[in-house]
Amino acid sequence: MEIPSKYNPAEVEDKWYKYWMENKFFHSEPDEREPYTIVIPPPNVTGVLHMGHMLNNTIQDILTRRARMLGKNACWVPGTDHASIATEARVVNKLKNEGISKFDLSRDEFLGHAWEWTNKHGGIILEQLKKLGCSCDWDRTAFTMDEVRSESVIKTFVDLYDKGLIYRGVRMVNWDPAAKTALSDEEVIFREMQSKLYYLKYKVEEGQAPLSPPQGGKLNPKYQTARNSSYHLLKELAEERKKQSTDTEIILWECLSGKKLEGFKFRRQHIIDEFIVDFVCLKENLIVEIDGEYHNRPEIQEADKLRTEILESLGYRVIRYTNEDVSGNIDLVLESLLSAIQTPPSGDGGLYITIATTRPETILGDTAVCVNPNDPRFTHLKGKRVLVPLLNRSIPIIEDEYVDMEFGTGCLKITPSHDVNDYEIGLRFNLPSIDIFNEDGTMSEAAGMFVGEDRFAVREKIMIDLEAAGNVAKVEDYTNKVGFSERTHVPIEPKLSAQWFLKMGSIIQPAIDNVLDDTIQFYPPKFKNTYRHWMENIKDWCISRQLWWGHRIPVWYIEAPSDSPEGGGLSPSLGGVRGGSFVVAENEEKARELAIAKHPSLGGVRGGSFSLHQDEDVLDTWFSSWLWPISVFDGISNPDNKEINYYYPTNDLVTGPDIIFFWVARMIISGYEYRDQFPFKNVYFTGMVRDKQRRKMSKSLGNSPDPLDLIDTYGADGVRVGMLLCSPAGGDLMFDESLPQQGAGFVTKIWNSFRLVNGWEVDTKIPQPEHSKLAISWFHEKFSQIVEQTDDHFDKFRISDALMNVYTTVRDEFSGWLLEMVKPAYQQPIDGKTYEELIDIFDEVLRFLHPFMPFVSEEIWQLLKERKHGDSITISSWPKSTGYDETLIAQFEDVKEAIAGLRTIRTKNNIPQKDQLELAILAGDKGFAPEFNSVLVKMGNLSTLNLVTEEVKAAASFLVKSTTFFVPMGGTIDVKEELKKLQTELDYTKGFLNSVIKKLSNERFVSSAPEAVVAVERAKQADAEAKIKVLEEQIAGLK
RNA sequence: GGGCGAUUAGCUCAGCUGGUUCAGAGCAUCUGGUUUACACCCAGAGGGUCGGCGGUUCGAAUCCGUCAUCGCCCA
Repeated sequence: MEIPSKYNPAEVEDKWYKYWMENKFFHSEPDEREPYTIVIPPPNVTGVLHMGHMLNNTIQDILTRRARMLGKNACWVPGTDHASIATEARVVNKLKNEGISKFDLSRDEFLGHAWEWTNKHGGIILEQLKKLGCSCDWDRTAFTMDEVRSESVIKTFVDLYDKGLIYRGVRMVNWDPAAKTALSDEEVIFREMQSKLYYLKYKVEEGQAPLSPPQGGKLNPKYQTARNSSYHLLKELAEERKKQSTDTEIILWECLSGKKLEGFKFRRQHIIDEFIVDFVCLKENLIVEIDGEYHNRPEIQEADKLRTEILESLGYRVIRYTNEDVSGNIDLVLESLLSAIQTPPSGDGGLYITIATTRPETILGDTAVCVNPNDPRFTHLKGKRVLVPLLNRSIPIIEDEYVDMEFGTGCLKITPSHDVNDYEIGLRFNLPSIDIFNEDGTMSEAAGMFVGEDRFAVREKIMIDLEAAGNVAKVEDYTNKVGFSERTHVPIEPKLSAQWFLKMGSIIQPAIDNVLDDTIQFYPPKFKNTYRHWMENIKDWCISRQLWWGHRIPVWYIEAPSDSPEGGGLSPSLGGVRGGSFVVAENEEKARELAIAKHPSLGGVRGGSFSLHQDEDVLDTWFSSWLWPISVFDGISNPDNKEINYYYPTNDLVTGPDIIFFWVARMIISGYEYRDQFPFKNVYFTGMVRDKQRRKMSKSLGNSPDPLDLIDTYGADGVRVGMLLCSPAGGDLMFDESLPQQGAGFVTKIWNSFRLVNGWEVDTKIPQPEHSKLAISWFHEKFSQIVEQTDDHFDKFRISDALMNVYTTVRDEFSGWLLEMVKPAYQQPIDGKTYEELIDIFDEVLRFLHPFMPFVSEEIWQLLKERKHGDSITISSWPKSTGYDETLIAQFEDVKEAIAGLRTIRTKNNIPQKDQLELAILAGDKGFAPEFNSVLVKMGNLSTLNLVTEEVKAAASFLVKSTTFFVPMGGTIDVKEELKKLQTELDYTKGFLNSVIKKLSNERFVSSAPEAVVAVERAKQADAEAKIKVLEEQIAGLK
């Protein structure tokens, strides 16, 4: 047969994948064999194959293919999940581009579009996995929203509700104002943000102020600066400053002096006490300062703060603007100044309490101010009330140890509707909750101001009003972490809302215990810690989402006519939360029965005169995927079916550590809840695929290659090898195109090995040469050893080490040594026995390669021997280790070393390989095994091989252990060079011997170290002494 | 702020319950080599105070303490 000199991956890969599919090699049915099961981490229907999938699925395929070859009934179940939020967003967007708004559609119409989209795009990623060579059982492809899976999800919800584990609660949830839905804690990403910390002054309510303020401030304006000793100096400085006014100062001064603020006279660069202030309205005791950028520096901020405090103690109000404020919108500045002037000044007798917040707009929802009861600064305020700025709503000052006395001012505003901690304090103190936001993040009616405006716009606006009203003490730069929606990337709004929750109490215990005791094993094991920590601090799982795409919550609200005897109590609305009576059932019919059973008055003569309304929300997508290992075998609805009993529990799960909580933990929980058994025995966490600069691969950075392009360029085998060569468990993979390139190079290497063997002419009449016989028996031993090591790597999930073994074995032991040894002379035939044995070895090597490189191994395997139709390497067997002769392997390593020594001599002396060499061997007690002489002759291209008893003069030489090899060089030997080489080695060996002797002469070592260790040291000593003797003799011989 | 983990060759990482399977692999670098399967190759070589400092021990990359830097998770 004509073998192409170039391997063509695209053609070969298509051909064999098609063949595998036609023959259903990947399909599994329960039988008497041991099952090996993997369920795929279902990719989103919105997704396309990315580098992470490539890595993850390559590993799964390797595990599956090897298990199949180990004779197990391998079943890798593929599928996709419906990705509630992502898909709905995608569909909403698509409709928007078509000019259709989601809210113009009925729920059913919208779902029609969503299904259409899913049917069109949802399978793309699975087709891509086929290109990669994935050996999934495609007949089992599942989808989280198909019939079986949906039924499982609904059934589970009903069951957990009936067990009392699901409840509806008004809770603080993570609200995504863009998607208008609640998110679970895991869907919120915290990011560090440069924001501001606003210090706001709340006025203590009139009539309650104590007689003297706590910090002893002087409240009457003082204007006696002329008496100041440094007055004249200051005045000079002020004049100087006037000349150096900044642009913004000039702009503002033009407005102020130009009587834009009618009736209020301002002065500039005026001296008050020891300060030169930018502007002052003496009549109103109002100071205006314009701060340049350098005021952001901490030391300046500190100084400003002190300065403001002193000025305030003198009875002035200080308003600060930045250059940007003035240059940006001078009208706003003037407006706020005017309102400041018109608002009664804060200094005269009023007592203020200052709080710090990053979100000033939320003050509209404040219902208390809280201080630490142990904080002496606030004892005088106990039992007092303060006024919310702008609204002047009276709220209490409460005391709770939750408040951190160190942080901010030690005084905390409480907004129960919009902060989790505040909410809990609110519960303790029975505070009202004022929800100031609408679902989309705009201000609600309850806010009382800015109604309908966006939360971030309001933050800016309210600060201007607060400044004007004199409620701003200061503003500091501040770094805090802000939660963002993983899906829509907008900041999360903590919001009170009615949601469905799954209790995470007793249900999680088996999931904790069985991971901690290694019943379920994590690779790498460090993730156990992370897992335990999370599980021990777990909160109830918010499982409802305010979306349409997903499993609709099977809760039915009973809507009875108002004249029903229970009518009032059944009304569906209660404080904005759908309330009243409800039932939980798999479908409306059952719900109706339940409703009547629950409220008998609804039955009988009145039967049917009530209606049911299903909850509008859907379930969290993870509430489907947490059942995945069970539901793909229909183990929820039919818990005793043949398949679930056979395939469950699955063996291995391969996934990324980023979804350890979302998914892995929850599958373990559901596994124990519904099967009383772990869902998988091992969890292998892959690393993150990053680019060369360690950046995460992402669409927005554009640093991710298209996996399909890679496969086109390098072939699937090449890409698979490339991905894995450098990917330890849990460790990140720095992807670079040189990796698949190396993989493709390896494919070519194997291909060329095949071409070599295939090209030999076979002559069955020639006897097998000794060196070929030796080479083949050595390879059997060596290969057996390597298979054992590789199996061990697999057992420990060190997949990249296993691949490295395969890689170096094929390149070095097989191609580099075995083939070179049995290779016949140019254009000579090979003997029949060697050829036959070699073909069997090649077959075994290909099977060893197959899980990693399924395509090229199949192609060569099929060409290697006559195969029956329907046969495939896919269903052949994985090589078995049958034990090995360590002595033989070690002896052969010495032979390799000797051959390397000969090669070095050739290189150094410019002797081409085709010129024959003479070799003389002075055998020591180690380093030489005469039975391999034929190999030495062949590989060294020797004309003679003699054993000698003394040094050979005028020869190049090298040592293997204590054996010396001589290649007589006639007169061409460079004695000086040779001596130098020998001397270097002698020096090194002497130094080594010294260190050993030193160790052995240490009495404490000899007495306390184990005997075996001491014996090893003595052997080292003997070896070194022998070597020194040989070297010294050789040196003497040369001299 | 709390927890977890890491730090070994230029890069990415192995190195198990301390002792010749202890300083290693792949890549990269350098040197030499193309009529005889493969330059997508072959033969060689160089390269590390095992993050710093202490301690335990006859003996530490390995165990303990501490500091430094980085990463991840959680608040």
